[in-house]
Amino acid sequence: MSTLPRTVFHVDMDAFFVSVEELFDPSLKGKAVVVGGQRHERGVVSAASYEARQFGVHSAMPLRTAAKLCPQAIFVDGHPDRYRACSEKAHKVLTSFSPQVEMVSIDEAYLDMTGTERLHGPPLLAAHKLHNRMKAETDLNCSIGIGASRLIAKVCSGKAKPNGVLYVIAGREARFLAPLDVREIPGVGKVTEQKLHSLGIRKVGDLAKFDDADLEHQFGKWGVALAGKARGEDAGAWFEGEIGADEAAKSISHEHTYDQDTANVAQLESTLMRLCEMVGRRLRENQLHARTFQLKLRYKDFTTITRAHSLDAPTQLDNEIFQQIHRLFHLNWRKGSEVRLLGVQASSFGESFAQLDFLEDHARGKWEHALSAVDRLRDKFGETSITLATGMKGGFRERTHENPAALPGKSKPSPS
DNA sequence: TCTGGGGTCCTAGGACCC
DNA sequence: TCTGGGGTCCTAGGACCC
Repeated sequence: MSTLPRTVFHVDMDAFFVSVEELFDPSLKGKAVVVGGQRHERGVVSAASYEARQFGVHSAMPLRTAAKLCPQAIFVDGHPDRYRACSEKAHKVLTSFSPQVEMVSIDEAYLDMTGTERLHGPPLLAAHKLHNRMKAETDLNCSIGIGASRLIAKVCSGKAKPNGVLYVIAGREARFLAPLDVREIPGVGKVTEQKLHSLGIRKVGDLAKFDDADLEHQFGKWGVALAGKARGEDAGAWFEGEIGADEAAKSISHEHTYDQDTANVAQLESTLMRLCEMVGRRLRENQLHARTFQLKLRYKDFTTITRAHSLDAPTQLDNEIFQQIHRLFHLNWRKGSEVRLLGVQASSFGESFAQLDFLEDHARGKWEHALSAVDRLRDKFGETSITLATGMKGGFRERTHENPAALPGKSKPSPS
């Protein structure tokens, strides 16, 4: 199947979190601003204004480092609700330009603009229209990259920043990419960069000249994708597929880093309970049931372990999640060791067996219903308005091998 | 520099099955 | 009989992204 060149836009909001904060507090405009927390806090920079970046501040940098580099910066806490609201506004603008829009994060999206020429004109004109409309509707700046692949569009939007448009015409991909550092290829991080450097590959042009089979030998599957990327192709799981085919989530997680490391069991357990409740609530909101639950444990020295357990039957109930997480924690925590971070993740989503498992799941369904009601009340009156007694939360018989009758869908095909 | 939080994908070994 | 050859699931860890 020969593929006509597509026209892909990558739209990236400029210094998104900072720009949104400026909408709420215009006095921040033109100043060095760091979003993500206060200067003395444990944490990293979520976004920095262009003024702050001039001092070497960038996202993912520890806040304390940012404060040293740029003492005059204004430090602002993040406001996820504000960013979500602005992101939705931006999304509306994008969908008015193309039916094929894929938000890849809160502040960037791919648009398939193939075949929209009659409506919007040639790519550069369409991009400028989009850019103006975005400014008018959201009061935010964006940059737009245009190419025949996601990869090219993405690299272009980066080069176009801030507040610009860049178009690489089909057929010019390799020439455009050749002089760039390999690190500029999306998916190439510190580790891959170092490994490429050790092979004498520094620029994308060097990569393009390298033998494909050698790359596969060095990097496995990833090497094959890299070879394609050097030519400007969308290769590898991250980039393949139609734009706008939004995939269902594969995991839901929450984690917490303490201001001060702690070995206090009561404190640790209460954090775990809270994290389990947050995960359970998200499962219920999305009408998902998960089979696998994972504990994440980071010690003072930053060594991190994960321990997972898969249930026979999926659940969305706080107490069943907590039961597993609590067990995993006490099986794996080096007693007395100070903990820096705890995390809880749910995955392996599937159907609950509610309809099949009549007796027990009649009760289960009631609990799920009740917890959803609690979720709604908490929305209305605040997180602390309702507390379930621990005894009530433990109101389930555990379904395990002791009770195989309660495990439907377990009949296995007989060995051949 | 003293390292957040929420995700996706990949690898690799062992269990288990046919 | 020095011992195969898949396939899938589970778990742990790690690279990478915004």
